[in-house]
Amino acid sequence: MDIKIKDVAKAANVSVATVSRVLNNSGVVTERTRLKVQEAIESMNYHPNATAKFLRSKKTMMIGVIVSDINVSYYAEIVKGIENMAYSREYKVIICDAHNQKEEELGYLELLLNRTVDAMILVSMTGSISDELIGELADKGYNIGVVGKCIDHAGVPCIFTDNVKFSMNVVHHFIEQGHRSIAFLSGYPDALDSYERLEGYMKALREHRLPFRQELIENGDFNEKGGYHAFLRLIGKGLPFTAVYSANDEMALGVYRACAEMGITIPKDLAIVGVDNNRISRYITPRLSTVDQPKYAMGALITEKLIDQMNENQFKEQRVFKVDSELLVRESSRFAK
Amino acid sequence: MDIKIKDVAKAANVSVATVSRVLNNSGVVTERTRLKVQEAIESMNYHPNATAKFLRSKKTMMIGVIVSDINVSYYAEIVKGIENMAYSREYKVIICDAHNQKEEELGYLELLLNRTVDAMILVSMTGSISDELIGELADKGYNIGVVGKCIDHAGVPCIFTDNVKFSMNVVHHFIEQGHRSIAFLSGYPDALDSYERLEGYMKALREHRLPFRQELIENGDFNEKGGYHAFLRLIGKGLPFTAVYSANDEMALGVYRACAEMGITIPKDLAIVGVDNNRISRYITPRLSTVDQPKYAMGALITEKLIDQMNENQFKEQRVFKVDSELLVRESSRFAK
DNA sequence: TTGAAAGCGCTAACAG
DNA sequence: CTGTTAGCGCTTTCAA
Repeated sequence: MDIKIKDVAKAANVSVATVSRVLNNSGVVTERTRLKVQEAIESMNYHPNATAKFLRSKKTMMIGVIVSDINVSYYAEIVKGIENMAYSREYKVIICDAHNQKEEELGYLELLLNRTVDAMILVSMTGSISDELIGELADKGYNIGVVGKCIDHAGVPCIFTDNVKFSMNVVHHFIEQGHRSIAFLSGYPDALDSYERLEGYMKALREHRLPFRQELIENGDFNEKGGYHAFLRLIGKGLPFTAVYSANDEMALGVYRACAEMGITIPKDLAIVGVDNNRISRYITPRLSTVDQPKYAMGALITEKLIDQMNENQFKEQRVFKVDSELLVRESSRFAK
Repeated sequence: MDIKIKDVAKAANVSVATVSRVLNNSGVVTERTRLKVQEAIESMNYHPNATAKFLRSKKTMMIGVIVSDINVSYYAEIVKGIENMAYSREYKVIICDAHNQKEEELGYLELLLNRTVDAMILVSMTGSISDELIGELADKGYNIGVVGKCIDHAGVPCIFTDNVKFSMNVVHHFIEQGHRSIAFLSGYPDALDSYERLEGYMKALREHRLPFRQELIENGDFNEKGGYHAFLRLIGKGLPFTAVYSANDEMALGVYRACAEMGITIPKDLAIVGVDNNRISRYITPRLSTVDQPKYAMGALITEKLIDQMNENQFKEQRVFKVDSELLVRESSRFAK
């Protein structure tokens, strides 16, 4: 059906090896021969079969990206960074959206094992893919990169931000603004991000010798709706608090909605800070204070490292990258009560 | 290095053909043999090499999606619909983001020609890939689907909404609210969507016997910034108008910003309607009236049709899908001046 | 019901 | 500098 390398070789009066050489710019070919071959390729409209090339060369130039939910803007931004860097290095990316199902995440690993992709980037913190598993795979020679946490295993590039640190900054900021009773809205409890942000929250309270009260903690799910309900439960307890640290912006949007319904004015009655610098945070009124993580850059960097490592066939000098996140103070937390 | 089908065959004391049969659930295999093979597969941790399978079976179970810019939420939503349907049919999707470069769009077509993907979905209206080219490729047996416009060629499933119709609805709505002088903010001029929305705008004016004034048209670029500047140019002309139809929500956000800077109050001083039902449109104050296109559903539907067509090896009964879009009237256009 | 063997289209030794 | 040829690992006739 399609025209193949053999046909081109025949037409150009050379061997398939020569055609392959000009296609891949490998080996040496006379300028005259090259021209002859290129002409044949052109005129016959030849497109080398990529699947045959994959098999033979043992490379697909594809990278898989496993995310738990591409609808979450945090993940989407990281993926954009990955995609762009991959593109500039001539790699394609396959999005593996787990639709929030842990089993799906594991299933996508098959693409790595069966050689559909040359490497896999994990951008998902649900823990369905354990550190041990990642380590084992890396030992077997599979290329894996991790965004959002640190894996203690040679050859696995990792990039993440310091959740504890920026969470402490958020609490410091609240305290500076005069708040003393600060609630914390967590994401789903088993997420590493939830845990570390809570840790930072507690640590900052301790530093300021402020009491930690379990009742001021509620679990959401990192979504608008979950934030809404979690906040309602918080209010329902009847405890006084004047500020809320929401583990991400999505949930903060839920808090905005609940406040609107209950006649609570932000920031006069309640100050709030989120995490992610979701685009909406800049457009909502009052603008939401938030923590900006360099999502795009993180995606780009991990991809670059992973590709370098694959091609240089040796571990990169630096394997673990901890990047800083910045607290953006906007109107939602600017005026102390 | 890796373990292959031959090894499994040896271990299970059968031929490779038999292993292949149990892997693919094809042919007939005794229950006893099947078990024996599956056990071997399991214990040896065998993962069939996908690239070899691709080559031999002439299928990759991958679909490419060419979008001009994945940052545009309209495209991103469509892609989500595509991804989900593809997933449910066991296809993977490769995002081909052209980063707004026309040449990149064309370049990605290579993935279709070189058999990296089984099909390609075009979600890009910049026109870099001509209708003629699409037709030719379809004739050669390549599987192509188009979102956002109608291609007049057998075997090319298309899905799109009626830009003219909903644009007329927008103008009707403005007129109902008492507006008589309505400006139009176009996207980039060569986009089909821009053209058709302008057409609807003009048609509605004509129906109501309202004059069409070229000076009330400005070109943006479908982005916030472009909308901002286009609106400033519009204002700069000094002509009176009380409503703006923005060809998409992004540009409308730019208008909001310009209005805020100039002390123009929406909707009291100026009514505005956008297109896309961008998520931000619901969170901004006042909430932006907009046209909701069933983006997700469009992506899902085209994917389903394309996959069906590929596998049934015949054209589907229905090839062209025109879906309706709904005008969502919110505060930005609710009160007549 | 199972096995042997012929490729899928390409790359990369190796030989000349 | 160019050509010959042996696979890459799998699926799929065809024969047994």
